[in-house]
Amino acid sequence: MLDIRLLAQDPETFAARLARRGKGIDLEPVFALDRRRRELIQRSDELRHRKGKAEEAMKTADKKGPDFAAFRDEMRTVANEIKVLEESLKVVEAELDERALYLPNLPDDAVPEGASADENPVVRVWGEKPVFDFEPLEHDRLGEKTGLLDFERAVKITGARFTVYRGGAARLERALINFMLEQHTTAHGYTEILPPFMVNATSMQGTGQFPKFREEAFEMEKDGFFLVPTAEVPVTNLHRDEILDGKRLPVRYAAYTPCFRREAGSYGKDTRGLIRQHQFNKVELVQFTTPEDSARAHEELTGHAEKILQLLGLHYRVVDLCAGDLGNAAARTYDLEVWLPGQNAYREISSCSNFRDFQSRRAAIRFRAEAGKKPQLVHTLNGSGLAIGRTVVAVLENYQTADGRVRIPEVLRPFMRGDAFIEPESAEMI
RNA sequence: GGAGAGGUGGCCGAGCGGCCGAAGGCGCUUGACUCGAAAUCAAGUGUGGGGCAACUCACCGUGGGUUCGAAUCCCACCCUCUCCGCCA
Repeated sequence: MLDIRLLAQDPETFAARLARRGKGIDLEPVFALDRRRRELIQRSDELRHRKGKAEEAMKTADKKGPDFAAFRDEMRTVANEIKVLEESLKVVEAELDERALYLPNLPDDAVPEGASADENPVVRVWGEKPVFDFEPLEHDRLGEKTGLLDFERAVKITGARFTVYRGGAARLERALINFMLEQHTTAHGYTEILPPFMVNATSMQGTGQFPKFREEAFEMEKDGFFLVPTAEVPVTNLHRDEILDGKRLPVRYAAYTPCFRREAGSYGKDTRGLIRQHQFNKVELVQFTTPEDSARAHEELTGHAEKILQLLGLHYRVVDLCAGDLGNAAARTYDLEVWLPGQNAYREISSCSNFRDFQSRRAAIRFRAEAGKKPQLVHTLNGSGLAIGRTVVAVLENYQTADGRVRIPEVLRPFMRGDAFIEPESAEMI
């Protein structure tokens, strides 16, 4: 959410900065509602003040006298007036909230111009494309052939966009989760969190999923809970409605959760394989920082995600999302795109964003720089470190061998019984 | 699921329908004392909104209601705890 008061002070600048996202956003209704809101507050406060004074006098007045009755009747009227004003205020505030919650974040000044993903500049490239002396398979083809991934039976037991992992693939998924968490919690200094996998609507609003992207969430209608679309939601909301001690910042959390997304509107996109699933695993990094520190923390956090790819020996590039491609809540985002030789393409495997105070204003996450000072909003950041399913895709495609096996990257071997290869499943079980 | 108890400021904890934004304690900040520290003493110490400001308004789990007036009374909901039942 944006600061309506700041917005009202300098509408032109805000409108211009929002316009960089490429969609016309009319701020005038928001300003009008805000003006109306102030007006109602002033009028009802004035009445309340008058009423308070009167009541003070009534406390000591003779309760049986005629003056008291007259006073009482007058105050009854005033109380009703206040009630009417309050009801109008409630309506105005609800509409203002509604509109304000839909406004996207301001892109950071550093965000490059551009209308779509095609215009995202590549800021750096790590490693090189592996060379094969055979035609590398796409991971889904490889997974089916070796019996490591079973898409058909997943459709039977659940439906489209779910996958059953078997044997070495299941072990690889589990190993990646452990490897990433270990790396982040030791070398990178994050505290491990294992949050609930379901959250309430307030949490979803705090991080910006609601109200705009409600369609994307799996809902437990009976209980009012939602399956987490990312660990960002429970972990960022950990400190909702809290005032953190400034000395504690930056706070860094790493969390594994499965992620559940309806993928509404993406029919026909990435229908094969593990790339786009209704349920996938992810290790997420979340940071809470001071406003001064968030740009630095963003670079750092991105580096932590990159480190995982480097340790796995996977070639990737980093792109700086242009204004037109930036997510709704983000002020700045770097995407990590891993090379997939089977698909002959770079695919997003991590998205690292600085939300500045967009989420913290919604979720009321503040800090106090020093005792006695006013609380101020923290900056929140997060990034995948990494998406596990897509990392499995990358390992399968990059480390496949001519004889249908998959070489295991050195760093994963301690998590995989010390094996050097993932072997195909026995043919009779497939 | 059944029975009961309870939700008050950073924490603990009081609170006859008006004198309660809220006693007291702890914690914290500042000052005094001290070579310094501890102890002691004194003062201060919630959040948000409106207003250039003086100032003013709201907030005692949430939402309604009664009343001139609600932290205090009534209703609904949420949450926590205890016991019983069920259960990985």
